[in-house]
Amino acid sequence: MAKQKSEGFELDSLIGYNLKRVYMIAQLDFREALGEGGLGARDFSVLSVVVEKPNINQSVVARMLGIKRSGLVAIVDQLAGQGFLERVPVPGDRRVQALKPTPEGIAVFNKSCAAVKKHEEETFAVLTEDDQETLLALLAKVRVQREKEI
Amino acid sequence: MAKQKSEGFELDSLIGYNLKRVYMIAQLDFREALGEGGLGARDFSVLSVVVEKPNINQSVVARMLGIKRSGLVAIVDQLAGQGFLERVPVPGDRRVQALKPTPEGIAVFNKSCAAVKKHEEETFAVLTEDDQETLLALLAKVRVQREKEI
DNA sequence: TATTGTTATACTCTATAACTATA
DNA sequence: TATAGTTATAGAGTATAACAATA
Repeated sequence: MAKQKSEGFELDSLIGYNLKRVYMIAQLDFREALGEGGLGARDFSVLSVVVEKPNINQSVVARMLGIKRSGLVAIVDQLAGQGFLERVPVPGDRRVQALKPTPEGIAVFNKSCAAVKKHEEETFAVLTEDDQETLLALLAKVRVQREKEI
Repeated sequence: MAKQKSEGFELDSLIGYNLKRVYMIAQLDFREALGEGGLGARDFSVLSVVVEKPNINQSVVARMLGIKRSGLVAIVDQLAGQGFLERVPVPGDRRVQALKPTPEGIAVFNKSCAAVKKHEEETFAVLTEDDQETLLALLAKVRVQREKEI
């Protein structure tokens, strides 16, 4: 009769599981930090790209953020509806709509940046500055490796 | 006239954003590693707790995994439907249903453990063993701090 | 043929609120 | 009253597949 007992196994010893739990914490913190009616994490990420690279188009934004073109539509709709960016036609290629931040969009983004920075500090306050840099570097390393494969 | 230009800002410099991207990568990898019809990450986590602590009840599992009691019901339904665990009445408190893994459940869990281990190795293959341990420790530190607050 | 933006649709995971049966 | 389990519902966030307009 086979022994029906598992090897000692701990969920907490999996990087992936800890990643999930910390991601959930960070997500929740982000919402709280930006407040009711503040930018959501997705909207913030899209707006940040548009502010940094005005006249970028949706396909490129989607590729940069690792999401699908189809998923980006609702986000851009929302940001445009709030008056934070505009879709402007591009002479020379009538398929493309360039994304341009409005002055309000830039202002909201800059204000949100401060809140996000504060949020990051608080969420990872238990880590020293060095540890925070290490964490960032390790995560970035995994990302870079993987995104290179695609 | 105010200068409508953002301060140089990089999404990639945020721990939270990198966390999100790596979480997405890990999630995808997990699915691929466990294959069609294999355990999902949630089911795996619940089954692991039930295998390690037989006769645990749902409320405790939910607390341990950081999800709501209500959210756990569907997961337990699924695992029970697959014959991987059973709800058994607890003498002395008729509100409670203890969760007991079946022999099949234990077998599937042990088989899945091997696949999960392989998945972790591959997903974080770009990091040295030391770096993997560091990453795990840093994530765990953030978790512990936060879960203590609740 | 390939690409941009779009719509429709579905799936995963989580949350809130209210219920029931117990305690 | 408080707790365990449950149901119903909604909300993020993602994906796939197909389409129209354009290249």
